[in-house]
Amino acid sequence: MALSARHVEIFIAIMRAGSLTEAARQLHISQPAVTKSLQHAEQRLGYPLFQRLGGRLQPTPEAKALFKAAQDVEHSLQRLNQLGLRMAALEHGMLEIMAPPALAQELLPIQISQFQQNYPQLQIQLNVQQNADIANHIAQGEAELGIVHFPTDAPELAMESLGNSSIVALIRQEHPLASSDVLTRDQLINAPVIWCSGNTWWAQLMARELPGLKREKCQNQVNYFAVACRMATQGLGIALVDRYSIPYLLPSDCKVLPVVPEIHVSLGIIYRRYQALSQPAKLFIKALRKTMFSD
Amino acid sequence: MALSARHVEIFIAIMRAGSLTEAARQLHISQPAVTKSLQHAEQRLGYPLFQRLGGRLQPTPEAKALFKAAQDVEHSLQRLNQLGLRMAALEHGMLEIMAPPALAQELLPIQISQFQQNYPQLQIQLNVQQNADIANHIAQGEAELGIVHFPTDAPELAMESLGNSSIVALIRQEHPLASSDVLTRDQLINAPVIWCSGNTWWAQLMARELPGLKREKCQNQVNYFAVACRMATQGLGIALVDRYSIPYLLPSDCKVLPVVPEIHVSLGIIYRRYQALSQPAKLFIKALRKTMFSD
DNA sequence: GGATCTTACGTCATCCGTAAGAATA
DNA sequence: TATTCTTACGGATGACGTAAGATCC
Repeated sequence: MALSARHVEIFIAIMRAGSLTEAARQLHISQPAVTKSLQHAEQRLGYPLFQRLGGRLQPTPEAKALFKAAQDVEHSLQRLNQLGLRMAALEHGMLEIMAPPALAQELLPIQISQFQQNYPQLQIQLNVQQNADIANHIAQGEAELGIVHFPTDAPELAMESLGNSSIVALIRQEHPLASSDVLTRDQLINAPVIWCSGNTWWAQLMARELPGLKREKCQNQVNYFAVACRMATQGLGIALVDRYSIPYLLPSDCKVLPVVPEIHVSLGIIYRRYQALSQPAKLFIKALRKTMFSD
Repeated sequence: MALSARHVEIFIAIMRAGSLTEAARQLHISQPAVTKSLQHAEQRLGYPLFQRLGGRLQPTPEAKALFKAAQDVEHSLQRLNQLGLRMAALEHGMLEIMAPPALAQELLPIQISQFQQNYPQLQIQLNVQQNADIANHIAQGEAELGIVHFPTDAPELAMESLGNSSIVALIRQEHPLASSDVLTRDQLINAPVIWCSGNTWWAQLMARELPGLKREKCQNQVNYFAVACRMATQGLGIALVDRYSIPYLLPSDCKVLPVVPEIHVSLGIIYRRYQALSQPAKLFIKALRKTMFSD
């Protein structure tokens, strides 16, 4: 018959306290309960752990030998439970996020800093990949969460909407089109739009929503939203980007104008469907949805 | 709230088996019991350990992280209980015996070999010290058991009798005194006895039991019984030694004669009174008493 | 229908506390 | 007498099993 963890716990307390009475005090149980547990343990082992001598206890050599092993048990259980608690409080764990450059540069640092204020010990890994590659990487387990535009629908992946974003225009104030408070789609078609990237969602979106806008007519072409915005602030044209990709700090001589009718962009979060989400991931999604749906 | 060892045990079984049903089978408990334990564990932790997905379980990242720590708990408990069992079977442990040369050379090898047949894995340390020093060494914890003649009565030490031995005479057959079957005390007083040692129990015993025998009259003097016996077999005199100190193998031209009236020698075992005996020590004492009282 | 997990309910073991007893200093 | 361990008894928690229900393939 084997000893239980409770036997071990009580045995250790007796060894440390040196008496049943004191051990009981430290364990917050009655002294007869300690007697019983010890007797039970000794009966299971088949030999005494303590010599009863004049109302006092003297550990046998066997008890001394078992004590070290018992402490190992105690420590391993403590480590397990400490880890369990730390993970509950998100003091231990890793939040792996993969996002395209634009979101990794503007949206996520803000979201992450907010999230990390609540869980200051949580490790966070933010991995930048091209939007089109993220689904594959997530499917291969390289990160737990992917934040994407136009989420793909691979069967391996689950997708949750983070609400609809929209395209806004970043433009210098001196530009003639900057005089109004909004920009119409028609105005944009012949405006000096900075063309973003080749075969990403942006080009598809433009083809659908602004079919009159042709790549050939755009003087400046880049493949990063951040660069497009930077070019716009230098007066090199109008950047048409997701509103979450607008730089946090803009020069005062720049404006951000909404487009009418609005051009919607789906923002979504993807993860492996058959892989349970970690606690940090769940909470981060929750936090993301809350802030993004509320504004 | 912390997880119990039982929670850990069941959690590990689920992780290994991959399903509650199979885990229950391996644990020899019902499947609902496994469900309950898992639910309880998850409730205590505050987060799920498995994702229920189409009737199957998928471990969460938290479960995977806890699994390693859980295995540590399992292993440490296994080690503890294995050690406990091994000590019960005397497969682990050390029997430390201290004895004077004569007993260490003749009596104890026989006793130990007999004892070790029952407990072939038990480690045994046989330490030789002069009889007069053994009590001190035992009191200082240098060995657990001391086998001595004329046991001392230090308050720190407990003493148990191993029965009475007696002095016998080792003598060559051609010696005139060897013609009878016994030797009387009177015969010995003027015989060529080999004087053993200076201030040990032997000299005290002789002074009491054979007061006529004087050291000055003895031609040959040694301080080891074994040497005395060897000298006797070479015809250098009569060795008067404890019967347990007679060599196991004797030349055929030698005889061992009892002394009449018998000269008793107390043989005893000593150990620290306030230090509980180890299981091997207890059993060795028991075995010693049994064989020594039975012959 | 066969597999799995979950819920419900009753039983039993065991762990614990209170109270009294025994031994020791 | 004060302290400690042991024994005895009774209660409550909890772990388990059986049976039935829900869900998925």
